[in-house]
Amino acid sequence: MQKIQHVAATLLQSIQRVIQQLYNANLHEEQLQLQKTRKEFEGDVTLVVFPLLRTSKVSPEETGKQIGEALVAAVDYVESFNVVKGFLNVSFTANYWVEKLGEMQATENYGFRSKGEHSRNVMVEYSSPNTNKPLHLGHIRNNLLGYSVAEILKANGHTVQKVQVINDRGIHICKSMLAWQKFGNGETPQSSGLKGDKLVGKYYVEFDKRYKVQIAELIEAGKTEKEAEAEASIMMEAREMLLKWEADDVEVRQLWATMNGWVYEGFDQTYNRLGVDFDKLYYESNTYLIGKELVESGVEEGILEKREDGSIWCDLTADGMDQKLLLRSDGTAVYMTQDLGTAKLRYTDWPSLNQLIYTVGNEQDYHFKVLFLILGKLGFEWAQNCYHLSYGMVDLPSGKMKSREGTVVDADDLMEEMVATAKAQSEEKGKLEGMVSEEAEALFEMLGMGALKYFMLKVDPKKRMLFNPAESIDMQGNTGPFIQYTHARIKSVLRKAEDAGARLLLAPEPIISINENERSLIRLLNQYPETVKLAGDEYSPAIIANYAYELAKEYNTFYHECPILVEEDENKKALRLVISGLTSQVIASAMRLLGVTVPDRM
RNA sequence: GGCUAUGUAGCUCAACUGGAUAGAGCACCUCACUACGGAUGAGGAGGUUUGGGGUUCGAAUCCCUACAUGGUCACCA
Repeated sequence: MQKIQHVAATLLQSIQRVIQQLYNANLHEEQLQLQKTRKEFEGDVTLVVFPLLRTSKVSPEETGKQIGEALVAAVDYVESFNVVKGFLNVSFTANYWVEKLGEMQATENYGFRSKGEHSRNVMVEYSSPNTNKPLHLGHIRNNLLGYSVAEILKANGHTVQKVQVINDRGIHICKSMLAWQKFGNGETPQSSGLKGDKLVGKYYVEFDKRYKVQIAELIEAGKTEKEAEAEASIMMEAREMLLKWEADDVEVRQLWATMNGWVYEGFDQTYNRLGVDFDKLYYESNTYLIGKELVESGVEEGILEKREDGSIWCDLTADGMDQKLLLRSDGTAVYMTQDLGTAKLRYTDWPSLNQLIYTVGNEQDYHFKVLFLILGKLGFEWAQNCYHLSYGMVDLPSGKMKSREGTVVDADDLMEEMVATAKAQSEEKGKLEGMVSEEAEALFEMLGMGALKYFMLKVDPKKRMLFNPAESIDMQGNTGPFIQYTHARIKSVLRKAEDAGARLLLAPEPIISINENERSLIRLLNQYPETVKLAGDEYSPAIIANYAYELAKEYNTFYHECPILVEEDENKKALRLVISGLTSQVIASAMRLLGVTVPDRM
């Protein structure tokens, strides 16, 4: 069960004292297991007494009773207790919780940690696409995850830079370039009306089509498959182009710059709509040379090994891994080379950097293990502060996304579809009267994107997930729009309260009793800071998402059970309004960490 | 095959790292608006936590083993 951190940290000390008095034993905090009380039992926190039996030398029931009685006597905010099996459930006074509520309300940026001893300088890399095709569903998970983790780290008091490294060079780009050159007839985004990344992607596909035809022909002519793949003329031309690129051939470089420019324009649109941003961009065309130098000097220092054919390798067999190629025999760089260079450049750019986080799919687990290992071997102490934020692939109901089977879900199309669905549903509910169309459009965007983002982020990053379009579009139950709806609903109540001139502050006199709904809601709100911390420690937006959902759900129960505006007792009314206000604030704050904005009405 | 991750209700996911009767949503079946927003709430049904061993007061969680499903082992990125 869940451990308690903030709730009654002082309670722990009280328990220690009580045990000292009762059993004459000194126990460490770690030996005391405090956890949340489960819903079906009465109480605010629970002490597991099993581990204490050795000390108490009496039955679990008796131990719980003795400690419980002592706590009620010794601690003024402990109101009562009950013991079920080996669990001591402790309840706090209403006044304790109301005071907590007041504190939360008065706290600026409630839930966030301010900068301090624990603060680090962190660079979070995410997205990092190739420039030969448009972004797809997989990139969406990557982008949302990286963005959200960066925001969560900021909320934990760290200084964060979001970056990406753009894979703008290599054979894949040359394929698009070559196909465009040969078959494009000068087509541009302007002339075709196609988004830049889509246009370039089209020629990448075109290359692949021609290539396949040539391979088939060569095999027909008696070549083996391997020979055919290597000897196809279009592929040889592409390789030639790559060599020219590395040799700074003016014409090739110009075409390269033009086509990449188209792609960046397209990407920017996608990023914009997705709501993600970057503080700094790295380009592999700028870092691969640093990587090469690094590798060369590694050879000189005897860390790396140069073979007869001129290729350079790192021997990792002592670490239980293979030999790893770092530079081809023709002297060109591979992926690893570039990554070495990029990492070094980042630490040069930001010398006080404490941590480098790579948001990359788990298909590259091995790659990063090797990368960090080699960086360490090359003498960079910061290698141990590199972290691969690995996440699972996104599957479709039909299985894996496969470009050759045309099952790739395009990022732009998907967003468009989500927003269109949000629009259709909103219109069906017919609650938008009086909303100007501009406002309505912004709302559909908010809801559609909210549904998508929440759907992708609520799942534990390291698990692979299934993306079912039909389900993601659903806006009931555990979904983004459900939480957005709850927020809008609260805002509606608050507006009415304000219009009526109601008091939005707690009464100065102590409140003697609160009901179960109020109590559990306050308790939940009180857990927001530790939730933010946990999500930061675990690099997991899912923890925030699940919390936001639980909070919204709990509020809806409260809303259903407890009248607010029509409550006659003014103090009770004020209490409920404060709870409502804080809930809407925390919902908005938590969702913001996921990159989701919430509406005031919907 | 080696390494690695995952396996929880029909489906999609939780379970805060060893604690109480394993929880939600979707789908299915009931019920609740002259009330502050029904994109809601209350309830029902649905589980041998992949199988088998072990560790201990206590296991979905840790260990061993078998099985299943991904990923990865390129002079690709």
